[in-house]
Amino acid sequence: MTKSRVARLKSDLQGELAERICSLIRQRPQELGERLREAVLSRELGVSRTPIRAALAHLVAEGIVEPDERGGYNVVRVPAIATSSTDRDEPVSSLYARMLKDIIVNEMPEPATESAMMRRYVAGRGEVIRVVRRLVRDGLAEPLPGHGWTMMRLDSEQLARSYHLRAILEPALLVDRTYEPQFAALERLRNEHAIMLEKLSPDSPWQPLFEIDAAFHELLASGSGNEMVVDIVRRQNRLRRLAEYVSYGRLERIEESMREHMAIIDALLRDDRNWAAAMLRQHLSTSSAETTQNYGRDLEAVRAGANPLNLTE
Amino acid sequence: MTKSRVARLKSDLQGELAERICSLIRQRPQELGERLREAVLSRELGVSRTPIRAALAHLVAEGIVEPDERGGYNVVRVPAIATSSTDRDEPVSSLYARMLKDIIVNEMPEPATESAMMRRYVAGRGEVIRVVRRLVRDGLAEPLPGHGWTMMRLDSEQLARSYHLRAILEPALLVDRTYEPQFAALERLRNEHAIMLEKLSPDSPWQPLFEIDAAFHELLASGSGNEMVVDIVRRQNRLRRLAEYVSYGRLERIEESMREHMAIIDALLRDDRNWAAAMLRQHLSTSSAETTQNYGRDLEAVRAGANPLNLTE
DNA sequence: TTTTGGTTTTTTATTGATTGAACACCATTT
DNA sequence: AAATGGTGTTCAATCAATAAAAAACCAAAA
Repeated sequence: MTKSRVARLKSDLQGELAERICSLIRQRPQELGERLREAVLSRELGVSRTPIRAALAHLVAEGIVEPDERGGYNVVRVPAIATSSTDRDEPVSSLYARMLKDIIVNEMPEPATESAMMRRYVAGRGEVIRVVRRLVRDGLAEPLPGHGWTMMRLDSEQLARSYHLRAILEPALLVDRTYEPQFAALERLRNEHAIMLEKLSPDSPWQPLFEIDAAFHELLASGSGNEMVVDIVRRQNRLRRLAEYVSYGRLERIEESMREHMAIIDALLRDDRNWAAAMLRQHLSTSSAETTQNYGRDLEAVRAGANPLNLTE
Repeated sequence: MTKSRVARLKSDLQGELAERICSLIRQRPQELGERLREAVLSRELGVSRTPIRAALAHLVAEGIVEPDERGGYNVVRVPAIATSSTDRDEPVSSLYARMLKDIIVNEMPEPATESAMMRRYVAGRGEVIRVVRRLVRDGLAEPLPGHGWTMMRLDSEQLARSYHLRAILEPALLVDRTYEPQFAALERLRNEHAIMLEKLSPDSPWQPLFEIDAAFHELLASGSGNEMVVDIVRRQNRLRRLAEYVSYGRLERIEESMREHMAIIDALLRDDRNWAAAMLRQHLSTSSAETTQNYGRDLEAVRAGANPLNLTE
């Protein structure tokens, strides 16, 4: 990570925006000629121009865009997907990563008081609070009555529960009367699957694979037209991602899983929702078994100190 | 609410504990003879003895318990259910109530910045932050990127979505392979329904009715053995409660609804889960129609300034 | 006219000191 | 022995002052 030396970002927001701009560029690389304009970005991303400007300055320093003399910014090169995560929920902070590790390997003191964490991680109170708040948002921590916090167990049983919930909810969505598949988006996603499958190799990074999996399930959920439902699926996806820090999937299973996604999409595209639901149920069940098992095994190994976590920090 | 004059509580925690102790007393009034002991309560409620002591002192001042000379506290009278809510999520703070009102009637400035709220409600920054944090926890507010917060819309459409989610999820739980009805608890709850029905009258307070409804759905969910699922149902219940501030149900529908609950419990008790699920689906659908319609109508009226909210403050 | 650059204003984050509450231990009582 | 009562310690919420960042505004240039 040399990036942080290239340009000093003043806040999380600016970093986030830089990532999201990269992600926008990546999403429509064909429009390389089109200039990026501050005002448009600011409107699109829902913030004022000031932080956008900082983010763009950062991207200029990184050599991804450069200012056009007629105004606006030209894209110089498409940023690599591996360098920067699309998702702002990535553990950007090293403290978050360290605490996450301790939660995963179950070495967090219980109850976890602020000051205990300040001592353990040699961090300021502010930083600790900020990270803990994010853990709460991610459903990984809860305030205890009185003092301190309690952290969620992150064992294979919890993971199984998450899959169980999804196995109940998601197929039920598809067969609901009011479900409306997002045909256009489904077709696009199917293509991405095909492309991804094509270039799948033993050393593919897992982030893009995870992203496409998450996108698939979120897209299915969004067909319910119910924002609350989408929220739940998104939450479960976040949890699922944490498992990746401990345990990658087997290549064959990943491949199989993506084919299952495609089959489900195909069924939806021809409006065979019952069949899609059945396959989805099967898909989740298989994934659950595989993931849970891998996770349990690798978690044991990690806890025994055998191998490090896949935390990119 | 003369209560707050009886004894000064020093913190939210103490008030919470007082409520929970009342709730414990209510749950086993038969053991009136049994003394309450600080150490036991402290263990049971997961806090140290200090706040328990304050809570008990408060209850003494209220005349609900009194210290026994042999040590411990005797229950003098069983606290009324209407006076104190079992649930610590009650809008204890008047600011919470006022903000809730503005959210409901859609008069919250958008985006809601801290300082704007400080001005609007003539409150200190600390208080505003505290309340907003709770709104976030309740799923009613979200931080915006940059400055400010956005509040959830609380119209009948949102309510319908919530019911929709429940109508999909809850019946699906019951027919899941791994579902295990909580027979003992179901039976108890069935009794409470019977009692409640007995003394149901046009001027029954809505809180106990709401509590029993929430307890029913939570109990059903808990049969899944999945804490995440229970969490979701609890969340939806919280949302549902807010609707009560705008709109009470019709007495006939409440009665009907409770009979439906009992029928569903009966089906579960004889392990006829498919039938229970079918009835549950029907129950939720009927309730959704009724509640949504009432809510929409009354919300209009409230927004037009016609009648006040049912906020007990 | 549209777009960026600079500047001011508003809003929020941070910090350090202080207070108040919860915890844990020990004393005291029955 | 099993309670509660009291005391010192630890912990975190609060407040006010300051710093920093985002928003809003205005000006200048293409």
